[in-house]
Amino acid sequence: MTAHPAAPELGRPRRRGEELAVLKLLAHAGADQTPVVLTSRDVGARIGVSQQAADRYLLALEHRGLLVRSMARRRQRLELTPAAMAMLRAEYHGYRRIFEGPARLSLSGQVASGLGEGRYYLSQPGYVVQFAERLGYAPFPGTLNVGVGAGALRKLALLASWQGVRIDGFEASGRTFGGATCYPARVNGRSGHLIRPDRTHHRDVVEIISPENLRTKLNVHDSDTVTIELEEA
Amino acid sequence: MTAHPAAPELGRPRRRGEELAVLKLLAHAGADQTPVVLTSRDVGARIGVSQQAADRYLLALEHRGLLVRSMARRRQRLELTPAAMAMLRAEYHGYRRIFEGPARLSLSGQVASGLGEGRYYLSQPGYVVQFAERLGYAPFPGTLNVGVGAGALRKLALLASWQGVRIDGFEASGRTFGGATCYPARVNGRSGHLIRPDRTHHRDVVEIISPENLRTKLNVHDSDTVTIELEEA
DNA sequence: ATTACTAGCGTACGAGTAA
DNA sequence: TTTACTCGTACGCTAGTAA
Repeated sequence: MTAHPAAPELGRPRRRGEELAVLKLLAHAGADQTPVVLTSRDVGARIGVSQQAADRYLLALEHRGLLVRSMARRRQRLELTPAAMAMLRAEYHGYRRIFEGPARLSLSGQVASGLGEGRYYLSQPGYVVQFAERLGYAPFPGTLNVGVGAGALRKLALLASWQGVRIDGFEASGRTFGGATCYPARVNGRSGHLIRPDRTHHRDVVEIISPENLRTKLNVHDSDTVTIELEEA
Repeated sequence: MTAHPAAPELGRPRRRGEELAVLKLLAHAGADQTPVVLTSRDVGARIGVSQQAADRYLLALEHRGLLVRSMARRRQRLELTPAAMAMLRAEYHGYRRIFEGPARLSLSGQVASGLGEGRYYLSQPGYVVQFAERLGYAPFPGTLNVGVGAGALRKLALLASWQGVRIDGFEASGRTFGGATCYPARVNGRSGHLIRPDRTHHRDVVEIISPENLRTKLNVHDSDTVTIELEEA
């Protein structure tokens, strides 16, 4: 058997499970709220590895931007970053799905006028081919914009941990078109997708795409109230 | 530096994180309900390892009683065992605690007569020293027995994934005394512990221990309704 | 006491391949 | 096609130890 000198996938991070165990441990210790003092020996003991291995985990996590360490008189203080909490939340969400089933959420809002942007973006071939491939349809060239209140916005924050369907960004005609994530949705019973651009404008408006012209099919006009129902894919 | 020929902890299972990833993947694929057909190549691709490594994981999981494989014409069917689901549920519970805080549950039941067993067991020195050490008190020698309905029993099933305080079994006077798990509880506001023997009798009665004589302190008698509140330690 | 580097070696990886 | 074996290699472990 010939030896292959070129190591396959050199540098790929392994040990993902163990590093996750460290994050989980720190989260339970409250390191998401305030820095906690925990020696590398303690960390190692809790997850069943040596002080040296635990130290390497901490180093790696810090390097990956998941952990902030501050040394105070030889004693490290550990604090999880928002990125680490997002990772843990995604993990939580994954387990939740196993036992509680796919997450659903329902919200209401008022139909609002678009700025004509939707039509322009949705007509870009770079997007259209992705919609056809990944959503299974070419959307009607125009988004249904729905203005939502503070309560609905808070619910929508949960979407961050949902899977969703990725639409990748691309470049065309010398400019950049950003990526987005789509979530299967029903608006007053008619199906389509809620689409969230990566570069969100932080406005209190959500955009819906659908194979149909929702405005005419639903017979809704500006400021009419519609109900949006989302279920995890 | 001297090399130590005796390898430390030889044979200890590593890769716990990766095996958990396989269990999670299978659970999402529905392998808890019905066997799923999934090649080792598929499994490997999903968790980012080779077919060979994935196969080794499956073999190890089967060996540990977490997975049942049945070969049908070169195609393996994979099904998770209850032990695997319990493991995943414990994991879920751990994450849940991070984001939702300690679990609580509240239930009602009717005071029931004990059979005098409680007094006998609670007087055993083997138990008493453990109660004093791990609960912080020596319980009043007599349990408060509370009969509960089907709904409450279903809630109590969740206790399986709680941490609890372990009381170990032991042998004394030529007989065996079994272990138990205690959960901090309040009965009509008075604190104590709900205690669940490992060898449960599957009766619809839960037992409460407390430093005080709860019957007299609460002034309750047989068939009076009491409320039990549990919060995770 | 800490954190964290080095050395040595065992475990677990993936390639190749049998069945 | 599968599953699952052998085998060489190298990653990541722990011990020892510096700072």
